Amino acid sequence: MRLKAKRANQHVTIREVAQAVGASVSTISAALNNSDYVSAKMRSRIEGAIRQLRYRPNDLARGLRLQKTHSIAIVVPDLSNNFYIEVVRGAKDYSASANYTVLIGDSRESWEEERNYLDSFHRRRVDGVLRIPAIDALGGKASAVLGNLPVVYADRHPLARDSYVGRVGVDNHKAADTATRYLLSLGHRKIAIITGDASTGTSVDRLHGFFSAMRSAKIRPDRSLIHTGHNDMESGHFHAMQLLTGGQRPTAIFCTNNLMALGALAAVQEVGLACPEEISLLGFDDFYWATLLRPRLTVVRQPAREVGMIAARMLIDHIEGRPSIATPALLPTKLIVRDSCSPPKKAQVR
Amino acid sequence: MRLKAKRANQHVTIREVAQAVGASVSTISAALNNSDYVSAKMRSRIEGAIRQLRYRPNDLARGLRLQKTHSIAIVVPDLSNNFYIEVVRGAKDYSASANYTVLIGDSRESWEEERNYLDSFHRRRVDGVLRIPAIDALGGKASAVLGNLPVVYADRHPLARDSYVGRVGVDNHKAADTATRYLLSLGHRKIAIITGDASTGTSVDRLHGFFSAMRSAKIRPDRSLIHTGHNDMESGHFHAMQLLTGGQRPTAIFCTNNLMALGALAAVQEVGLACPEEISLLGFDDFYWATLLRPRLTVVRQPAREVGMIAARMLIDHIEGRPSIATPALLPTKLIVRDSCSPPKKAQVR
DNA sequence: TTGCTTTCCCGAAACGTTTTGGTGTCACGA
DNA sequence: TCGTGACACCAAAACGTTTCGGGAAAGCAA
Repeated sequence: MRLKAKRANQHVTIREVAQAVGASVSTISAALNNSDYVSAKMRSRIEGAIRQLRYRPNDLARGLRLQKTHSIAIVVPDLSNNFYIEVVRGAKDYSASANYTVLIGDSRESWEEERNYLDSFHRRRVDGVLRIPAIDALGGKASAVLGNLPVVYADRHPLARDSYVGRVGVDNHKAADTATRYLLSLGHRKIAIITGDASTGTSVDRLHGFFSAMRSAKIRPDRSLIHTGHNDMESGHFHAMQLLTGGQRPTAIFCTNNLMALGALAAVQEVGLACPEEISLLGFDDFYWATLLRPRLTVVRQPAREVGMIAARMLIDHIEGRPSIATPALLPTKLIVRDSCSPPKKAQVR
Repeated sequence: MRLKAKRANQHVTIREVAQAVGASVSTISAALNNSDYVSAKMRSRIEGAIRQLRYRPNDLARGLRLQKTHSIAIVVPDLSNNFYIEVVRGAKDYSASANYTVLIGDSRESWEEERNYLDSFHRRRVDGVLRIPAIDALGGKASAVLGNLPVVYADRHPLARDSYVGRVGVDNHKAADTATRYLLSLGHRKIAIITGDASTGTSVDRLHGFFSAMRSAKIRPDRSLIHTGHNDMESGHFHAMQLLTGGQRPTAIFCTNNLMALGALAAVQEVGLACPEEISLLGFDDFYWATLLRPRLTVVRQPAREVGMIAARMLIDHIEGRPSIATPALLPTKLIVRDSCSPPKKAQVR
């Protein structure tokens, strides 16, 4: 009849399943959410019909009725940065184990893009958002588009007092402190740092860790050796070039982000300096292909996967009204010593 | 009253907007989809209320009613491979310009994972799927979970006769042919190839391109120099090790995938051979950090972004019932000559 | 005045689920 | 025989939209 013709190549609904087995819609639903009373015989007939008709529940209708989608969103600033991929995968794996699906957004370090994603996810009525904000996203804006959706921050976190239910990252202060102390222990005194944008707590913490290590060695850091980049390769390259070709060339450069470390390495290669003999390089975050580089980069490794997992756990615990682990959760980092750092050449140490 | 209390911290609905401006729900809807007759005054009052109440339309309800979500899904085999990120970004950018959102899936080369994603996207009622199948996903399976959702394949495509509305990639035969001819022109005769799984048309085409170039040089390829890997670094490393330490060491290795090229490079470094002097290496796909490697890799570059854009265009054209460009769309590749290939040492050429 | 457009708005149905509050049947004990 | 649970199922309402068929009011021509 008409109705049948109308949905010729449309999706099959629960109603058609009901018709096929001669039962009511509510019985099918009960069988699907295997609850309530439904006899074994009926259940198997229903399962048969479902298989035969290739029925797939409509999550739009389900979410609408349930006022819950069993899904969370994660938006990261740069999918081409492997660190974030690992965070995403950690979040995905934990979520899957908790029966949540995750929607992925890639803001490319642009608040504009990020806002679009957040808005889109909000309209899709995800149950919560896991956010690594873009650097140009100043605090407080997210709640304007997300309403009172629960948010947990991973890796970066806003300085402004935006409301969120949790935050997970690494102990950035300690990580930078340890890394800097390592350079100091090699004999470096003129140590430069290329750090990220000062609007994220992450960068600020790393910078402070650097300062604290320098202070402990009674060195007052030279302001010209402190550069603020944009967490991408170009800006790492740019600032390293400034440092390497300026009058006050440092003996070591500490980059607080993996892409900037790569940019710095490119600059070193371009200027033709020997690394680590003439310039030591210390980076952040490991790559799966980091050992292919020459020299192999010494880096501070963050447990990216765990950050994603813990963040997802915090978020989902909150969504389900369960108490969760303490926030902020600060995970430990590890200094991976490879070939890009060595003691400075004698001539360089006054 | 009760209703109000119930939705204390829930989402605001179109009904509440209607109440706020003293209009009917249908009028708000008309204003939102700026169509029909709605007076300028009413429109501005509605806009005011929407802003004030922070109303966000519910895309679940919208999609349910419209039987259309204005979204597509893209599932790729490995998000940590930059090639796919570029494809995703291309697809995303085109889709955004056509007012579609895109949902991203990362199958990690596992059909199991891919099926989960496809199923989840299907239940979300995306309007179409852009698929780069996992290598262990044999043909024909996708339609079982996707029903008659339109699918377009990008990059890889199944050999089995699965139904799809389009396919876009590069001219793999020609790309491999050109690359191989380049090695031949340098004087190589013992050329090895590490190719991808034979179940994808892509790998088969590349292998055939290799054969055709070899044939044109009247060389019958040595079977022991033909290896089939898994498109990841480990397998590139493994097969390169076999080739480099075996009795029949080639003078050049052609890897038909970027990750396998990296693995091969690692193997070369490990064995301690000089590249390109003792062994030439030719890869597929470019990385943004490819120039940081030593030697800098010579590769076949694919227009990844364009692949994503064209694929999205094909899919969306189909969804909207528009005629689209011819399928399969085969885009040109480009050989990027850098430092990893050189003429073989005299001693090696018998 | 009447009749006819045009303009602006509204009520209700529908999309595909889940859930609530039933109803009918059967077995069983009194 | 009746009452009472236990069991198996069902009808209808609700979730938040869009769209369809009106319909009131106003303007205008006759």
